Amino acid sequence: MQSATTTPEISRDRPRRKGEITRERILDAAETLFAERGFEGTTLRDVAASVGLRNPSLYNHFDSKESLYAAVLERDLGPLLRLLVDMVEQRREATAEAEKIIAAAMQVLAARPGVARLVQHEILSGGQRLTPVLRDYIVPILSTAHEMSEDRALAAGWEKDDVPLIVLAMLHVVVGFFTMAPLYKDLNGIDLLAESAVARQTRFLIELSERLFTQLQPPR
Amino acid sequence: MQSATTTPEISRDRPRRKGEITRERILDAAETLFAERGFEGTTLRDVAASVGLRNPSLYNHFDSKESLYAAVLERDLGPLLRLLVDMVEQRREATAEAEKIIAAAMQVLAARPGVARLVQHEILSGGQRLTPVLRDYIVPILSTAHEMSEDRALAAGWEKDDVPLIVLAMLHVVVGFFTMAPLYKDLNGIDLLAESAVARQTRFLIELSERLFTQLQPPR
Amino acid sequence: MQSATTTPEISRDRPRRKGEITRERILDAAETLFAERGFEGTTLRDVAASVGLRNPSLYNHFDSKESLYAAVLERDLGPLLRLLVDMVEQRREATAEAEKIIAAAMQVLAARPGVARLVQHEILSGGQRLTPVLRDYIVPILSTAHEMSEDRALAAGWEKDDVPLIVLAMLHVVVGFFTMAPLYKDLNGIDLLAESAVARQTRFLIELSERLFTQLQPPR
Amino acid sequence: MQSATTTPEISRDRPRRKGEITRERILDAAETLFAERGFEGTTLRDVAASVGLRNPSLYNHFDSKESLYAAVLERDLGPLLRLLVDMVEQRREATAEAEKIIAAAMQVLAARPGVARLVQHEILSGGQRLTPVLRDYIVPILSTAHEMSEDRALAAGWEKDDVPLIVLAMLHVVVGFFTMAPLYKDLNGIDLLAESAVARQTRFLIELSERLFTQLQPPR
DNA sequence: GATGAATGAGGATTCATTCAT
DNA sequence: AATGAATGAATCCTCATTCAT
Repeated sequence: MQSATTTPEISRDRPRRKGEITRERILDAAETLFAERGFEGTTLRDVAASVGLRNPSLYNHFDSKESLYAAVLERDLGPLLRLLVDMVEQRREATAEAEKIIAAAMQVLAARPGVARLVQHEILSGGQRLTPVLRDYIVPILSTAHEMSEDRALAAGWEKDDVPLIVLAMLHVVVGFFTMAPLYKDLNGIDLLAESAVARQTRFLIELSERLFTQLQPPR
Repeated sequence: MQSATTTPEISRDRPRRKGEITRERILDAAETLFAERGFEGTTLRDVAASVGLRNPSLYNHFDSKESLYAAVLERDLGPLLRLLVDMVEQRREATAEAEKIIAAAMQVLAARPGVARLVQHEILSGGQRLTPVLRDYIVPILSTAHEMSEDRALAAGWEKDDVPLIVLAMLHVVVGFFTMAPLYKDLNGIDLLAESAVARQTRFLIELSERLFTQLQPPR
Repeated sequence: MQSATTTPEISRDRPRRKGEITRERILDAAETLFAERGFEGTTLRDVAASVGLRNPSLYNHFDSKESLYAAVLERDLGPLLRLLVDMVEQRREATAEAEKIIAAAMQVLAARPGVARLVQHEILSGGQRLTPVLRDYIVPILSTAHEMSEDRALAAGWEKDDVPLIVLAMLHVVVGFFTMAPLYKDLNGIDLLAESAVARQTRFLIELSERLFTQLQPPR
Repeated sequence: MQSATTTPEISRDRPRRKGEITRERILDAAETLFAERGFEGTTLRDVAASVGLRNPSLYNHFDSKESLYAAVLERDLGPLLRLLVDMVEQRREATAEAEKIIAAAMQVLAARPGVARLVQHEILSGGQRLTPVLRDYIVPILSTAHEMSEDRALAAGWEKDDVPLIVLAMLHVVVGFFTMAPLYKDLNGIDLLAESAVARQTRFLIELSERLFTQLQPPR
């Protein structure tokens, strides 16, 4: 039998044991519910129920509600954040990279519709929950994004102190898109999570980025 | 001195009776806590404690937790939304109006730092709580904003289907700024709610608006 | 002896001061509600509301909920019990008296439809509330009734130990009639409290009494 | 081991699992307390305490206080009412049946001393709680009893409109006996629930029935 | 690995009661 | 005499968590 901690190199993509499948299904359900209702608004009973389990069975897989929440964040945010860190660290031609980063981020976020909303919940709570995950990554990411953007931003006519605002703005436009999706569907009947809508938003973001980083023509 | 029952014309801006003062203080405390922790994460005991009351005393002023929440939304969102509706209805020169709306919205939101976060909580929850307040206003506002923006957006080179994305983007940049403020301060020590920061963000938003609604130079 | 609050000698039948009128209206409302819902099921707010007052105003007239309950019992039961005691003490020709007692009791109970139900509540609670009123009277009444009935009962063919059962039976038929009235109306649409129904029940009770106290023909 | 779904044929009369035993003990305790104090006067804490549990544990067995109350009524009233319905439906010689019904009812009521008092509480509350149980049965029972009694009553010299009063009277004498038992013991030290007392009351009821349904001799 | 049962902590809400006005 | 406001105590109920099975 394999050890639990030392993951074998093969078969990384598919969980093996029934227990791991269950664990994954719990994480899925938890992601959905935490994203919808936040940490306090989500009950373990509901999580369990949407996996077809009873409340206490979750404790065979996670130590506590907080630990489950952390696991969701780790599973969902981890890849996204690592992706961003990686891309950001390898930046060479910033221009090209910005588009790539936007596209990659949109792709990851669209694949797991709860992630952006989880991030938003974290932001709203001031990250006070237990988010070493978020805190560990967000500062370097934002500051690298800041560095990456600075030259282009200045060249585009922004002041130096505007640069963080540009970064935040991009972040909010990206995250807000997914955050708003359910309400938008409810109000307008349009599903922002549909593939075409996500594609359009990706193009929109790239265009937006271009407009932010291009010197405006002086108005005649 | 005036009689108690016949409210004098003056002093409309200041609550008269002790009970009204308390009520207002409860609303203030509730706004802060609901904004920080959301509806489920906020306990009436905490609300009461921040006003120096015991739990049951709140029921002398509000019928239930939900009713308190609704009262907060009404008090805080109401003016903002009505402001937007008003401005939007009187639009003539869209250009000038866009700047005015941005400036006015930023001013209102900065005055009540919880409002934007309450909105964000509502958006996250899908507006499922009890928010006729929000739902009654947000659709007309968004659609009017859409109409207002359409001509300029098309002139600026956007496709028709991009227009709603532009509107949402502006919304998220505005709301996200306040949403992020506490975490940002926590992470970077910079207070986005400081007057100067708000002023800069306002300028930033106007510049952003301009960039969104101006035809980019064709790349050489 | 003079009244406690310096009651003038005249106009004994009608309360004089506004305060006393209110007090009486509170007692009326309390009688109704206590009769319907029992002591625990009745809230002072409801009592106050049905008099058009707010909760705390009751304390200008009664010291506590228990004290209000006691006052209701005293006002309502007192006359009934004293009536019974009086009649019972002056019994001479038992036969005639039985009819008179039945008629008088029915008349008093019909006049205040809550009284019988209050008694029933007391009986159900084991008289554990605070009912010195009831306890002070019921034992002598029952035992006198017992004495009164004994001779006739024995003559009618009952055993000695049956006598208390006869007394209890009469009590329950009388009280139960009023106890059942609202439900009966609800179920059958017939109002047992209507004058004619009460009259019939009175005749029924007298006939019943007669049948209980008459020697049955030996079955052939 | 037997399968879980296919309940073994034996041991149907005794609860199997620990949980069912607890459930039964909760019902017992609840019956006693509801009978003593009524619905509002009974607290779940007290119910739990009489079973040696803490308050929230009750919710592992019942959904709510009302649901517990309903379960008590169903368990206790159900058999009694069904018994009555059955007997009443098979009536042939009304005479014999009346005695049988009385005896059977007394036996059932004596076995569960709370039942009669629960019925009395229901009657007092106008059956307004949630008593479909009672309402579903009481009307057909009363009306069948009415039919059963009518011929004999008329033969015994009653008027037609007296018949329902006879039925009610019998009901109240039966129920009232148990209702009164605790207070009677408290006042007189005599336990009406003792076997001999119940037997005497049963004989008394049969005699009473006979006297009600026999033509009185014209007084000489 | 799953669950029935139990529970401490807490949470919204009600209620009788008090007090200043 | 009436009431707005405040509150301690209690009530029903939920929830995360534990444990024996």
